[in-house]
Amino acid sequence: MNIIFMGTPEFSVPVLEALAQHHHVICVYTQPPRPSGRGHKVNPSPVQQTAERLGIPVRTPVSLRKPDAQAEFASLNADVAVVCAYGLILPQPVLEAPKLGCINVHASLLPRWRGAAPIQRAIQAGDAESGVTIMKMDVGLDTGDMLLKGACAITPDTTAQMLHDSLASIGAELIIKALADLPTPQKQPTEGVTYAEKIQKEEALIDWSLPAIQIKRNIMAFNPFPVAYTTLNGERIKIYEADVSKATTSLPAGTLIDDTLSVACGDHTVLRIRKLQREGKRAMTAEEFMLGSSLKQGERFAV
RNA sequence: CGCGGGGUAGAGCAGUCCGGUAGCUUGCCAGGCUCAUAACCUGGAGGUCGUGAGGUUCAAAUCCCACCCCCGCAA
Repeated sequence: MNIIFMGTPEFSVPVLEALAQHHHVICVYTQPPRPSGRGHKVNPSPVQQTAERLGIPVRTPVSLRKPDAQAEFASLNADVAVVCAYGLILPQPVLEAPKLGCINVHASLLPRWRGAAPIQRAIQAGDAESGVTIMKMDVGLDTGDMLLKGACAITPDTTAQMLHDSLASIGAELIIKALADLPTPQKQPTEGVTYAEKIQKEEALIDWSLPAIQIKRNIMAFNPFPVAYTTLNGERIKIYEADVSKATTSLPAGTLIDDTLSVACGDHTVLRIRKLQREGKRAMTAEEFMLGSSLKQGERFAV
């Protein structure tokens, strides 16, 4: 099949690679290179880098709302467009241009977690499982009819990175299967719809008054991005991993209750920090951190 | 030229402002003590202080210059 692929971040790369292996990817759409990283260097998206490595033509329109962009898209005469974390809304004319329409690879078990950040929201919510849904796109936000689903477990120690990687590989597998079998589309259930709001950076600031279990979920959900953090004397400290402790405390939220980085949280619960990072320093385990740190129990993180 | 922090024993840090024989915690090795323990005691090995047979100096981890690498913010 002649396929147009539309995607941008790391998550879409395995899907693109699988498609390139099994089909003819005639063109890749991705977000334009933007100044990013230290020094404001302009970097192409992971998908663009992959496409260039595979020798596939790349297009990076800023929008698909303009008629000429849509005409260009239609002129490719694709059999199908596979969309995976592209980052642009596809207008009706684009959705209808390919013979088989546009098929989306979404990182959740729809209709749960429609929207931008399904991976992180699932972890934050304490879901026991996640998955990938392949669906036929329509004008709604992740509301199209479903073709295939694949599930995957979430444990208390699953980080967004881990789930991201698992789902990306499941997605790559499923899209190939979906294109081969072309299953009959099924309507999404009307029950169980939730929306995964885009992650705001402010959410990564730890609120120590929450119960330890919720703080831990947030930490796992925000690892590796944007990474949960707290502040101590004005310095930002990122927290990558933590465990809920069996201990309880009556100390105020945010207080270090021992010298092994156990922190008082809401409802008298305690969170034990496992991996953290100071500004300008690399990430390290709590043990390593304490060896050269003057932090003592009784000190308190900003709430 | 976006802003900023850092590169000192295997690991984590202090020392750098106010140049003068390199220190702390831990780990490692050896020995001791103990029913036992992330226990304790004693001794020991381990460092071209990111690079440049660079500059200044009687003397540079420390001051100056250039370069390399890591990281936080921002995007």
